Amino acid sequence: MPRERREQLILDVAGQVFAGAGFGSASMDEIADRAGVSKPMLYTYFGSKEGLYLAYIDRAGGELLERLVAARAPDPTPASMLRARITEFLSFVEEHGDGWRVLFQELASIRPFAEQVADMRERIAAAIQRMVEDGCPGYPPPAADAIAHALVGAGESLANWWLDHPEIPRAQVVVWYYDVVQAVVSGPGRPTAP
Amino acid sequence: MPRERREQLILDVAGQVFAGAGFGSASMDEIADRAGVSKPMLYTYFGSKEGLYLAYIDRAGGELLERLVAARAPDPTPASMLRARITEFLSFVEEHGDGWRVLFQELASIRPFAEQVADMRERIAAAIQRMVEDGCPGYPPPAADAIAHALVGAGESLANWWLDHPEIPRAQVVVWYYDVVQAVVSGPGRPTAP
Amino acid sequence: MPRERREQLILDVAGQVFAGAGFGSASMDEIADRAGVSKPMLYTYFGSKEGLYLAYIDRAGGELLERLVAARAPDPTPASMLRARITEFLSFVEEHGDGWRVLFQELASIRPFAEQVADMRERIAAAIQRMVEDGCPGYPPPAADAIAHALVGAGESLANWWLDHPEIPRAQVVVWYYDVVQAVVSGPGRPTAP
Amino acid sequence: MPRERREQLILDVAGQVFAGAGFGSASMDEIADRAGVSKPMLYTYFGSKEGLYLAYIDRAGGELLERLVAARAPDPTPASMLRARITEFLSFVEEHGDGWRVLFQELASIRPFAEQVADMRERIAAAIQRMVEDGCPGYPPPAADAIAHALVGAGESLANWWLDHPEIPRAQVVVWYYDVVQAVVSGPGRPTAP
DNA sequence: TATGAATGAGCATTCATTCAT
DNA sequence: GATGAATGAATGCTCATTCAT
Repeated sequence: MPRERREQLILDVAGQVFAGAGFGSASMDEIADRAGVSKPMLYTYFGSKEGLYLAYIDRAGGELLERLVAARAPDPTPASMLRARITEFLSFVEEHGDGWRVLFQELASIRPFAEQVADMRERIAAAIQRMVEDGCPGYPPPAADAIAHALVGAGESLANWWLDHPEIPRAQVVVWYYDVVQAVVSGPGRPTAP
Repeated sequence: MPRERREQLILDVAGQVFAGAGFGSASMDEIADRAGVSKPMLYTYFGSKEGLYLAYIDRAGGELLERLVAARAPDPTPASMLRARITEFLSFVEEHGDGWRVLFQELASIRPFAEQVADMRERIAAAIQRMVEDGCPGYPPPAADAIAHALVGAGESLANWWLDHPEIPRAQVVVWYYDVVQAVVSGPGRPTAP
Repeated sequence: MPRERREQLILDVAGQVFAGAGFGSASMDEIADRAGVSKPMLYTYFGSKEGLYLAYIDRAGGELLERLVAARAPDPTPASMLRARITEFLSFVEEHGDGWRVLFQELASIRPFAEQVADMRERIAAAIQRMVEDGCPGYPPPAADAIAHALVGAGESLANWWLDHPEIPRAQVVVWYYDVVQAVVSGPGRPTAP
Repeated sequence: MPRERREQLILDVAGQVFAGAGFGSASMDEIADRAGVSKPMLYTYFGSKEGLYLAYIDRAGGELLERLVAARAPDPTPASMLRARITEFLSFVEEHGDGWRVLFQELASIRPFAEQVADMRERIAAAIQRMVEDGCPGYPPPAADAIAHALVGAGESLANWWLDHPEIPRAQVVVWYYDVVQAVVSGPGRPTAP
């Protein structure tokens, strides 16, 4: 099996384990076993437990980012784009529950990773921020940043809620989230600058 | 030192350590050292690492809930109440960053705690949901639930963002969050039933 | 409750625990709990875990010895005496299974107790030896000593077997043991001097 | 060093430690140190402290059984066979004092092992019982069982006594034990059925 | 006298990590 | 490149023991 494919396989398994147990409680032994590789191979490929974790963050976050950026809408109006991106975002959650969990339900503030994880979240937040600004530009910076984060959080939370209510179709969740974002961006109680 | 006070002291320290390292990576040794007590005492008081963690969740979550419920507004209009509760919520984040972090940035999905932590988050979400419905009742249930979670998430995320921007005064963050909630609850793009 | 009575109560409980778990695995906590006294009291009375163990050995062994010595037979023939003593011995096993177990099923050779436990067993063996010699004097010393130990061991083992077959009446076991001793002491294959 | 040899080495050391301190008081640290291996290796090989203990019981008991079964006599008379087996039995005690001690001086009744240790002792007793019945068949079952246990106990005890009197040559002890068994099996006071 | 409260020392166990092969 | 075998260091936890009250 070529190295690239094996790496991907290992990352898949690592995601499951990290999502299920948290970084600290996850064990390299379990990852190696479940991936069907030897432990030294984990180290050859990823250097350390942290390295493996970060590699996973990287892949999951990278894919999410890419999808957000690459989202294509039927027409180029901002509203349409927004809806397309939201759809993309929720598709990612649907397809990669583990990635989502590791990325947003865990170690965001844990010492050794704060930086890198925060960075990844920052970039995702920035992407959403841009997507908000595309919809309605002109916020003063700090408010825009704060509101963007709030909207990201709304998305995260909605996504987590959805993981517990899989019977709701994605389209419905997209609509809800879209409505929330629209309301915030264009609503009468338009956020105030500091 | 009376037992009660020592328990509180230990919980304070445990919060710092859990917030900083995550449950799995936190060590009872470190908690004991930092709290200036012996390890056996931790076990006499809390039974196990899990027991200590849950005791902390309980205290932090309990206090947050209490404050949300007890919030008093200058006048009894829903808008005023909403603002009062948001203020209370953000005060909690300000005063108990650790509690907030442990409660909302970590083990939400980690196996042994899923239930208890999720329960606590659920009750907090329900409290916020009620606070939203007070502001504008009449959503169809699933949408209301989903939107409430989205708003909780917006609040969480805004709170986390604020932890990284302490120079922003609380009042400002209250306004932003209030605006978001108002926009969603009363905005023109009012969420659609499924 | 007077000290003397409490000591006896503690020793009873200690016997149960030691018999059930072995010296090393027994816990002072459990003994204190089960006896309904505080742990410091155990230490006030017996000084240490070893002290408690030895006190128990002492009491159990002492009682067994006393009973062997004090056994009274209907008539003073050696055979009758032997039978009386065997009856006494098996009565002790019947009444004090724990004492028996601690005394003869456990720590005979464990470092810190070798001496004292061995001493107690030695004295019991000597008592049985005397009881054998009464029945048929004149063995040369080393053989007599060895044979006496063998007979003690036969008794121990028979007693242990009996603990697992409580449906057999004591009288029957007495007869068997008596027969064995008689056979050895007076049999044609009378033990040879070295 | 190949695994098999290291396992044997570890078992040797474990035997010394278990024999010297008892199961509960023995420490994995000490075993690892004395065997010159790391503690994790003990766990890789034997799984747990109990696993190590049982492995030792198995090896020691297995060897004793094998020797009893495989004993070869100069001529095939029962008496000769009996003597050969007794010699084998005492050779084992002489060569493997630790095994003997662990097998018969300790945890016979300790909760977690009762079963396995008792089973091993049972099989050894059965072997001796068979060896007795070969010498003189036809006992009624319960008496035969009881008497066989008594004879095993006599052997155990004699063996223990011998451990404390190493100046006595094995041949002499064989004779004594043989005489005892002979006397019991064929003596005039032949055991009575219940 | 009697104990609740406390702990130093040690336990069995597991982990991330590394080398010889 | 790949791994079986190995371990130093730490983990959660418990124990016999003591002291202030």
